[in-house]
Amino acid sequence: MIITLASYKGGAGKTTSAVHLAAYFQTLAPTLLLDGDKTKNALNWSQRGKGFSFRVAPVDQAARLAKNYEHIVIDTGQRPDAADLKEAVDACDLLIIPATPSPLDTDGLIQTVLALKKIGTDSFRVLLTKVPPPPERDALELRKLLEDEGVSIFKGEIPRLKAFEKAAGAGEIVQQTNDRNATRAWDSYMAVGKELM
Amino acid sequence: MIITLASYKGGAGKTTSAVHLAAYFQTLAPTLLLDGDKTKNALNWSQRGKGFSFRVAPVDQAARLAKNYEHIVIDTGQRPDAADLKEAVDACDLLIIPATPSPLDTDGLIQTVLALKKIGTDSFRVLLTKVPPPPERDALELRKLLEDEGVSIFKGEIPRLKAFEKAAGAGEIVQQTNDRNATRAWDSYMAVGKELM
Amino acid sequence: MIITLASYKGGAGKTTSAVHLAAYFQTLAPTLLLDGDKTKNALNWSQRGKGFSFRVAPVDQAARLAKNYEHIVIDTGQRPDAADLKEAVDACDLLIIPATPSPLDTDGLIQTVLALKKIGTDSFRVLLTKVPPPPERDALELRKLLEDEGVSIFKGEIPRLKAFEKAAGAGEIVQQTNDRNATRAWDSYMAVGKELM
Amino acid sequence: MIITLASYKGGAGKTTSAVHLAAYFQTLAPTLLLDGDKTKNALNWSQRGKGFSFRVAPVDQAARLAKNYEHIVIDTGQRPDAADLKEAVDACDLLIIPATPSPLDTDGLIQTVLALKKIGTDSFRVLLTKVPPPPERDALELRKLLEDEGVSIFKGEIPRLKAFEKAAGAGEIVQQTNDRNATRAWDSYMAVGKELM
DNA sequence: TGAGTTAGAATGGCACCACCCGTC
DNA sequence: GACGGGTGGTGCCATTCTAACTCA
Repeated sequence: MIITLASYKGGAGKTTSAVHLAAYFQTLAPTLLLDGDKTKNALNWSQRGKGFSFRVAPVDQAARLAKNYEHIVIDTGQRPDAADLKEAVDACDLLIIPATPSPLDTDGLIQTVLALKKIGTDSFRVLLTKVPPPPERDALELRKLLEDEGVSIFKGEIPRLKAFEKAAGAGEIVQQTNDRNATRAWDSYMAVGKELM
Repeated sequence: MIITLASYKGGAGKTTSAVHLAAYFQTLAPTLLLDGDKTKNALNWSQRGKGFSFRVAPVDQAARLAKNYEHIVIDTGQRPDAADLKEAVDACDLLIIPATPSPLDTDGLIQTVLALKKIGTDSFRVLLTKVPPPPERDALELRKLLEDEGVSIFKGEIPRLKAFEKAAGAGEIVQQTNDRNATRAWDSYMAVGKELM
Repeated sequence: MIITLASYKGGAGKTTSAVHLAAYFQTLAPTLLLDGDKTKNALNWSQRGKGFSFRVAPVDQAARLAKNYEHIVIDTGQRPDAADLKEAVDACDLLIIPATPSPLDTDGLIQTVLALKKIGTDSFRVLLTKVPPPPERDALELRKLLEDEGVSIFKGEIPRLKAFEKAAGAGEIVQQTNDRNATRAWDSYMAVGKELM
Repeated sequence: MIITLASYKGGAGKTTSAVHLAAYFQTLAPTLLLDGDKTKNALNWSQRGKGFSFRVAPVDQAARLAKNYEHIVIDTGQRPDAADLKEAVDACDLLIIPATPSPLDTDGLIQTVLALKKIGTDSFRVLLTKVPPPPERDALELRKLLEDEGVSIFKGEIPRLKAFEKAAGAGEIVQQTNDRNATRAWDSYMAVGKELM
């Protein structure tokens, strides 16, 4: 299975999602994470600690490495344009668009996603990330908005937790991090992974 | 005075900073905000509400409009590369790099900023944004790190407040928003603006 | 069902009524709101926020869109003349005339409505809007006056609440607005909608 | 002096303003109020009671009557279009645009007024009417908005008082009405009249 | 008859509470 | 486990306007 992550907007937790979904797939079968972002955050992350259980490589090495892995997760850059997203969609089985609930970007996100639907692609899903705790309701509203528009969206959502940043800083998967909320953080990505199967 | 905002990473509050700094300058002299981001967030923001006290226009109209304004704020896109930033720096009096304290991006930010210094430019400053409330210390640590490296950084910093998102959603300046923390949010940008004068 | 809103006098809450009745019908079946007012307030309203759950379009697009919708609400302009109203009545199943209780306009409203009855139309109803709180009794008196004249009038009436203006400013339905009286405001239109069925 | 009243939106207190400004001018010199509105509200108002101290006539009689009066106030209809307003402006010394602070109409009002300015006319002023009591701040915000755009606006504003409706219902000037706030209501128009001289 | 008082309603501002997160 | 901070929800208060009532 080939999964691509591309965000409409930067700072939406794209790399974090790529890393943890790769970690989840690795529990099922050999998995490769291809870092296609200019900032090479996924690679840096993996090199900062003791290494991940799965292989991480720059996207250029896709051709060389792909045949050895059952699952491939591609972390690609920010793609604000529907046409850009269409390209990414065509190259994978499923495109995941991580999105933070933020009124500033809601408009653009909706428009882009609808444009994507109009182009004729349905093989993409939105993942709500960095969701603040209740009683904040922006995530709920964004979810409702997308559902009303018929956009596919993961039921699971990723809470805004320091544990993720700790993990990134330490070069670890959030599961391995010393944080009270580590398991909850990991569970949130596990739930998303299970939705994928 | 021409000020450009360019972020190393998306989602750092670049547009929010551009809008509110433009609002601050407008209190001093006629100000123009040029939106150079692909997502045209600043333009959308201004069109969502009753309009701003300052003029907002796409960056293409720079040549036509520039002569009528005392201050110009340019909201440009994400520029992860030091060379990209150098270009932006050369076209303005001061480049402001909004940055969120996040371990994931700290490394890349530092490297980019140091590369910028090595190239020979000093006319840029880092602005810490979306700073979580104490007792979180990531902002303090990032600040110390940058100061130790001799990077210019604003003393003022922008707290992570819902008021900013409310304002963006309503198409307003945060000052005008109905929120408990609206004045504090506005004061944080006022302080940054005063540092600039 | 095709419902037209036309007011004898401007500022009677015609657009507000059109928007909220359309929102009510949308809860029952696909609904289209046609904006036929020169000021295009309904369209602006819908574009100011995140969009409505129902479709809004200029009245010119009626022919193209009508077949896809179960209910159509038409927001037409001010029509002080009985002959003008007659035209509007003939083009729909029911004409709703929103009217504010105001001694200045009572005379003209009564005369117009009676002229309309004399012409031979009964498929219109008056809706009292912007009703001030007790102990003001103008609304009661206007209602009694109209009932005595045999004019059809909605039992439900719309109170004068800031929530409606907030909603209009935010580009939302009043139900979604952050206001203490939002639900009461919405309930008042729900009651009117139920009277219609 | 020839003063015309034209509102961007109905229900803004246009007729009320015309009547009371005519009453004010009558205290200075012989004044004529021309009713050019289709609903003939000003004429009806004057005929409902004992008559006004000034002369009221349909606008068609302008040519016949004008020469006998020092001041003429013209109550014309709703004119949502800047071009319509331009016509009205050219026919008088000053155009007064009564406007109610209402988020729904703010956008349209601003655009119309700015278009009027762009056309090249400066001989018009906005009058805030039906201003709700504090702590509501919409009037303040609309005033600030207009001032920021450089639109001429009366310092005096007309409060939303029942006294005006009582007066209209009784065919009187508000000054003569039996209401606790009658003098305050009258004073508000007196202040506007003094601003005109 | 006229002036002062009272009750009811709506608005905005403020304080308080519960819940959640992060650090110590 | 305690503490500080942000967010949303609820409730209270001051202000204003209207109509009805009371009292001189």
